[in-house]
Amino acid sequence: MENKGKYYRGKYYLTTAIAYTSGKPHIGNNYEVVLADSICRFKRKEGYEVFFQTGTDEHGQKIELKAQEAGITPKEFVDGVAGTIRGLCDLLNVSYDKFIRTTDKDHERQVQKIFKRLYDQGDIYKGAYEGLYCTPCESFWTESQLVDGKCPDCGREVKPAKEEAYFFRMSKYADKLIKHINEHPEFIQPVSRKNEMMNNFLLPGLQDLCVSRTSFKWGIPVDFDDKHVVYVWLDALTNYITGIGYDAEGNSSEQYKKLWPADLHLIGKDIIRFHTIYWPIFLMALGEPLPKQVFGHPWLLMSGGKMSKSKGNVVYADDLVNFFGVDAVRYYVLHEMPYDNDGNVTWELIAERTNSDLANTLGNLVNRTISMSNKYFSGVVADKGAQLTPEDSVTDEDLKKTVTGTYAKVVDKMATHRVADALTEIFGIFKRCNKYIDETEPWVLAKDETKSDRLATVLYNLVEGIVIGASLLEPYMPETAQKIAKQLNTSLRDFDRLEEFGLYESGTKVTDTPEILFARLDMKEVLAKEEEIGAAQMAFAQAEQAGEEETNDTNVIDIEPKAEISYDDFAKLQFQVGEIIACEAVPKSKKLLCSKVKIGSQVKQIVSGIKAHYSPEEMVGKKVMVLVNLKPATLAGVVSEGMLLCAEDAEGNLALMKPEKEMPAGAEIC
RNA sequence: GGCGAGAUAGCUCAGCUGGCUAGAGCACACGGUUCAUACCCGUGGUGUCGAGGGUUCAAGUCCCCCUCUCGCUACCA
Repeated sequence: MENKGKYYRGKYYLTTAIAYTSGKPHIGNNYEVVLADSICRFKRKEGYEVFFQTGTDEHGQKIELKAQEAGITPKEFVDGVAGTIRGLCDLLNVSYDKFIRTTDKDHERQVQKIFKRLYDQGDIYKGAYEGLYCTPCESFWTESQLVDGKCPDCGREVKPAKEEAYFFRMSKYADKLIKHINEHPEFIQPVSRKNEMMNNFLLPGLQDLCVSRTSFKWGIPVDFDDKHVVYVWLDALTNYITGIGYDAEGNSSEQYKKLWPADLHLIGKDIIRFHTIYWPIFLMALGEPLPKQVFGHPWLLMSGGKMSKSKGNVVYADDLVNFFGVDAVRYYVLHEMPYDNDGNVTWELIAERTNSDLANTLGNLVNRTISMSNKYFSGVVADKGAQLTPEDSVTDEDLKKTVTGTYAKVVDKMATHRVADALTEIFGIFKRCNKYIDETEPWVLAKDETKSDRLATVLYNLVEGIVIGASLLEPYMPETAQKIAKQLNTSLRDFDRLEEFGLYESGTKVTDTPEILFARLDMKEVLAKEEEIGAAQMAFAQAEQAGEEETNDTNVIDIEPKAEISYDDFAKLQFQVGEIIACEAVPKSKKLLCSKVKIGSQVKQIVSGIKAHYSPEEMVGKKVMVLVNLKPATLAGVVSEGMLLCAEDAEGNLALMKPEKEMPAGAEIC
């Protein structure tokens, strides 16, 4: 037995990011779970006891608003979306062991316990930023960052903030985290991300993090102060431990004790900061070990500009699977797996890959091999031990070397999560097999009675090569691998038997009705289908928008309330109508416009961060609301002597405030 | 503005500590073949290795500078 079968290599706990349930995810979001799935399936075949957790992140203001728009409760809303997301995982054949939802009762209870514990032990404290908060800059500063005891940005006094909120003492653990990151170079992958985190956050000094909200309700309440809900990231990140039975009071499950720390957190590059700074610090505060590795993968993007339903260019996994089949979609996203750079996905690109790699190289190989076996030997594949000529011997040995040497290469690629490269290695087997057919010319051998045994060996070698290739392919394309094994009337090999050639049972009869694994696709049909789906999307988006306009009055925004002020406080502010007489972009800035504003008989220069919403040309001539007596400040090297007032929506769109009737420049607003 | 990454064949990209006529896959063209899903096998690129300087016997590979793209971050009075 010792030379056969699986052997235990230890546990392997992998998590993906949990998907935010604000709407149906597109293929660029689903890509991550497929990647995770291929790694997990691979690890299982390597002999690891794998636990694969994914799920949904279901709290937050955005969801509260979406539910309100839809006229249902937040819970009803997330139940629907979470169901969709889980359905997509299943559709993509993702072999997760646990699908956690942050609305699961046991998760919610643990988050409350964790919050309480961190509060009790002093890591979380209630709203005291004395001397460390610069209100105008809306920034927190650590002692070390202050310049002469003042805000390093604007040089003004820093002072306590008035809103009540809970904060996490990040700085307390910063040094420990820096040390950990430096001593564990594999912790943040790829390494370029490590430098970003160090240079931008850790080395300048960590700010304390606000970990509660009072501006909305859809979250986990702080159980000892229920005006507050727990910050969504503290809520979401803890899923990695609550999902496997962590208990903040010391009664964690056996499963937790076995699985934690996680071996790999697989996440998108946009949330690396939360996983490599905040999450490790939360864990340190709880006294738990840190995950072994956080891998921030790049994105799979839809080309053709920013995607949106109104443009009809959103690519959804279910549309793709219905058209191409689950394994073609898996193959595409895994083969395109962006490692350092973002990758692209379009219907046309998937069709190209499917035709060249799946239909031509793989599908056709299996099909032609089975056809020949049927044609020449009634489907019976047997190695009859033919005498080999020296040339045949060389040819066969070369084939075997390629086939049996691939396993080690694949393992090597997978050790660093280079899934795309691993797939390329596996397809090297199929390419080599196709070449072998050309070298041995079975149709020529078939014409010579005396070459019958040689022909049998050739076909046996091909089948053996295909079985080994299919076995390696299983983690990435499980359905296809099984189909191949079935057509060859055998089973897929364990990973510890992939360096041996000749295990296919001689004399096995293959199927006499080979099924086409991947049909070649006609590009015209592919593009027609894509267009059809795009048109449906646009129609849907239009209908949705029309519906939204009707219920527009429910589309409101709540922001964090500020402390009450006296009339005297208000009277200190001087507002006037200003006419913009000239405007230009501030050269060294991405967001700033510099305007000359006529206010009465004087002209002020005002800098505003509205370049994304207004062009300099359209600014000119507008009469707008100006806060006039604000202390001048320098922005991007340009002096600004006031403030143009804007309204801002939830997406950050800005609209200038204009008098409702014609007013002269300088008119007081009071 | 700060920090960082990148600019190599039509497309996507490899090219480590400098060394022979700069590579792979896809696409394209031609040739071969016919078992197979018009498939497979073979052959084919005169690519200013972003621009310009420099170091060296020798630079895509090191140094300087410039241009452009991208990422993280700051600014948004």
